Amino acid sequence: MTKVDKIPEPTIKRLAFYSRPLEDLLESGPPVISSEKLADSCGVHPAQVRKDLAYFGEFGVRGVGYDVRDLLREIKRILATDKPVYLCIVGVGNLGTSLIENENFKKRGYRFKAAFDSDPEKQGEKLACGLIIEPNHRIREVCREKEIEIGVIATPPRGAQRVCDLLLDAGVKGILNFAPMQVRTTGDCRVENVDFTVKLENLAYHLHRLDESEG
Amino acid sequence: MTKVDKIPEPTIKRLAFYSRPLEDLLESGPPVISSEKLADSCGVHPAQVRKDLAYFGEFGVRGVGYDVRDLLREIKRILATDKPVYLCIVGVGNLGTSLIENENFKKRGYRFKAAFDSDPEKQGEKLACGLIIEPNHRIREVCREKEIEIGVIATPPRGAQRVCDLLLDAGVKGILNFAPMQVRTTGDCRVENVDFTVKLENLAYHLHRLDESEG
DNA sequence: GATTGTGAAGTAGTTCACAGCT
DNA sequence: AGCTGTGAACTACTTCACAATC
Repeated sequence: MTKVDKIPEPTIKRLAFYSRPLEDLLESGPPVISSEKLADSCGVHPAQVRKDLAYFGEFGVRGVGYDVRDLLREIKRILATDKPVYLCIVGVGNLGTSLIENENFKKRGYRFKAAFDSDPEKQGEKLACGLIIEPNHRIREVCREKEIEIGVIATPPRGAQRVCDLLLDAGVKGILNFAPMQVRTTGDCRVENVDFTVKLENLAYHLHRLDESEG
Repeated sequence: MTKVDKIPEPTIKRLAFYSRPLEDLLESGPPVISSEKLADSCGVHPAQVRKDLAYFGEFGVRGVGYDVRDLLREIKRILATDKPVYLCIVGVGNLGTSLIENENFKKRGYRFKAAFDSDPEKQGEKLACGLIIEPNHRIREVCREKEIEIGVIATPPRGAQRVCDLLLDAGVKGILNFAPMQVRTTGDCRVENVDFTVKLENLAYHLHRLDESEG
């Protein structure tokens, strides 16, 4: 079915992108969409959409377009979001709490199965979602027991590497890191960083550039 | 000083990256760092560090390395984060609140000067930081009055485009969008998207791939 | 006639490898 | 001797353009 050899990293990112408008269309919209329309909704080039999808098979019909329902199902299958994924969070501050409550996580089948914090004050506290905050030294045991695949780091930067090491030891296969620093992992655990300030710095740079080019 | 013509987008992102370990080093570390060491801390290639920096001038000393203090100052100047940047937030839910309280924003000089929410229940409420939540229809007036340059969207996806339009109308030059959808802007406003679920989907994809390559 | 799927062409970003400086 | 700065080589990604299909 696939001519998969090596899929470009940006392609994976865009697949997730494509799924957003497709979900909307599924509820209320025509059952078929062209690469041009889909590209438009996502701010990419139509040929890009076609090429991205073609890495994984022939999902479209020439002269017609892509069936919205089928395409969405395929994308979810590819991204392995067709079944629930178990997460844990480390660091239950403002950010951590907002992630646990996050509707988009819930909607897409990401389930927080455990929450940890190094602050003894917080340990034992029961969250709105029903989880009880556990101490960090329980990470290994709990993650293994609950078959947690992905750990989310929402601690201050200082503690991030230690938490990362604990998660690695617990056998998680992926880490979503919100701390503004690079954490080091072994080969069989992948890290994605979400650093808001990098994005802001990017904006600040371009704001400044715009000023310059006007002057 | 610069041979600036067109700076690659990834270079800007990495500059923000480089500044993290430099800040740490400034407090407690040798006053000089080599491209190799810096690259190591950030998980990039040493030649990449040198090339990135060289776009903006000759900051290093051959045979020696880069002066930590000077380099950090230069990077901050380039990213225009050497002076405070004024932000507003729209959508004061869990996520919005955690962003307003975020230490890393504060530390880097990003200042929230206004907060808006479409929920009448919340309007008038006073936040921990002292800001009072205002209704969305005040965005234009308040942003202009307070000279807000960047708007942060932390609403559910449904309302995001409307909020974006209000921010454009208010004359903001940059938007940091946390809603999981593409918002449309005009040419003189830049958008950066922070979509956590895209990152998770990325992880999920690769988790799955690892399984496959083992089998 | 419309729209996909794809090789080929084009563009952007990364790494090499070494001259040049301290 | 050590490390930067940089043209050249390489690699990755995007877009074009058109044959294939409905």
